[in-house]
Amino acid sequence: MPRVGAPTSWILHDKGLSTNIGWQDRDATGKRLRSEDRARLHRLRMWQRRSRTSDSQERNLAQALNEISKVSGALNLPRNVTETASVIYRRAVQSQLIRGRTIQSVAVACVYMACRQCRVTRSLDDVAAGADMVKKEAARTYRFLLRELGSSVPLMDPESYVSRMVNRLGLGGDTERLAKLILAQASEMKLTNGRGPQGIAAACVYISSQLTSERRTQGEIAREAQITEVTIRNRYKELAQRMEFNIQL
DNA sequence: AAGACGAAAGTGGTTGA
DNA sequence: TCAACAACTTTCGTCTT
Repeated sequence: MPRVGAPTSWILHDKGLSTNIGWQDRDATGKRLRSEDRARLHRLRMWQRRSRTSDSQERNLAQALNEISKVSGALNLPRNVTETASVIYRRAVQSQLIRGRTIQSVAVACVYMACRQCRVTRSLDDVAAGADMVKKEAARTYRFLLRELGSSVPLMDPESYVSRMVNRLGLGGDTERLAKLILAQASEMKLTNGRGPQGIAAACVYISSQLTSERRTQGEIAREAQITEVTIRNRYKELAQRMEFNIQL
């Protein structure tokens, strides 16, 4: 899609071209430009003309990209995620998907989708909270985008949740490895189907922490995983039933 | 006393008629 | 559009460490 070569950033709605570009092939001091620069200028003018023709769309985009970087900032997201989100939003605009949806909700959905694609672990709640909007709205828009854009978004695998939780809980490498081992077996047995990834991950971490010397309470883990103890217990019970013979290390 | 457990009722979202 | 349904939560009483 980029006909102007790789721009420095997709975040700026006009790609940093908000000043007017004169028609003369001279620089600020009146000197003639090298042909390479002239060609570049020419392409820049084309871009500017194109963006002027779709004024309302551009204003819309500017607002959305602003929203995206705001949310990204609130969540401390790395730059590439923000960039990805911006690209996704542009695609959404091109496919006329924002119609009937608020800019904000689409922006949030894009950020979330970008997180998934870049394998950055943020729950939908996290993202929605960062934009202080209700999860419900965000979820709906996200699903819609997912369907319409039909893009390949990797399923949120519990494994990344495991890593994050292990870190936040200050658990050691042994515990993490064991947790992932348990998780691997669990998903092999199809015990992860239709379950929330957080719940699965939390249960694995919990079991693992019990088996090693680094015990953590259900409450601690639940808080970290943003679920309740009850859910951990349910997952944990299911896992324990099916796996009791598999874990003896 | 804190943590783990589980029953029961409630919530919000999906699905399919 | 509505009802059934699954996953998850809330609440609360009881058992365990």
